[in-house]
Amino acid sequence: MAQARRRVLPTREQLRVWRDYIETAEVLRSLIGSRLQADSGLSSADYAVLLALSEADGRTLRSSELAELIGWERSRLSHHLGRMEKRELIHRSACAGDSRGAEVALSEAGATAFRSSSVPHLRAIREIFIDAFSPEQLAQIDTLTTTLREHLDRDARD
Amino acid sequence: MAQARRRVLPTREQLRVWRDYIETAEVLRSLIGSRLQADSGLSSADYAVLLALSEADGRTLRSSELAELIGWERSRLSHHLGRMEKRELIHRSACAGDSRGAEVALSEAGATAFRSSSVPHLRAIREIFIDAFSPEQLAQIDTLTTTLREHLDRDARD
DNA sequence: GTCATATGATTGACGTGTCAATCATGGGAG
DNA sequence: CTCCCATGATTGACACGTCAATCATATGAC
Repeated sequence: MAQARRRVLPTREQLRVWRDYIETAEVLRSLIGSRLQADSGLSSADYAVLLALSEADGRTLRSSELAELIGWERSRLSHHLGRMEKRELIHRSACAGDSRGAEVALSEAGATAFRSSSVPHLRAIREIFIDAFSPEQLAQIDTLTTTLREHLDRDARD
Repeated sequence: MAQARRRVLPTREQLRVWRDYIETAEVLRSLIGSRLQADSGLSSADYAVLLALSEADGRTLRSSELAELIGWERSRLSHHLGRMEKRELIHRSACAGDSRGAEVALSEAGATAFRSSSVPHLRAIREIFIDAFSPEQLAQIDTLTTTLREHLDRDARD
């Protein structure tokens, strides 16, 4: 028997699942983001930067290390740090030992903002995401996400 | 026996699942988006607009109907239509019957761009998303997404 | 008919993200 | 030592999204 030719295009049903998935993730991102904004005046991007810095030695990181830690492109980080510096959440200084580098440090204001945002943010994640599922369902999410992530990594490599 | 006090903050493990979920969805969105851009010069936003218009009667919609169909805020749509009009993918005209309104019509160039983008885009969705899963897994995704979506809708209402 | 308000749509300001170009310094080959 | 190139970081141009303000037309109350 001839092997069935591989279906090239998704079925209507598969497409619906795709759209639901991507739209729901988007709604989720936006809900969590506006909660964070309302609770503390920080964006999710701000939060990621502040979290990484607040866990760092001396609350300071090389710009490139920070980018690596939070998985951002250099230029994105550079733009965002500019905006955060204007708001005095962080400050940048020359890097001892490598004059090309920049050191990014958490400011007092930044540390305070992060501290006061953290608990409400985590609570929002629980309410909005975690509470939607039973423990078994959350485990399923985990498995499926991992499966997808591995597929994507494989896909992105070529 | 006293009822267990409800856990306020997510556990480390729950937080990891959350982060994996949201980051993976983001990677996915970005991969599909750049494939579409590379294949056809359209963004995902362009694609949504062109899809709705190409399915509409006379390839034309009221601006407000279009916004409703694709679930966008009016102002977002207005800005985006401005950009698409500059690229001549669509054109806008006064609306017969209600002088406040605007009619948005697919241009020839827009129709052509959409046609040539469609198959590669659907193929990308299959390769990047659908192919990651077995049919059973895809059904699980569907169930979990629906569960989450209902939770979010409930949550957003108050 | 006139006025208040609702509706359809656009605009401006601003935060955000990407890409390509740029700039300065570091560091090895010769 | 000099030259070349790799590396760290920034910049500018532009696409995109949100919010609040605005503008014109429609419509119902009177």
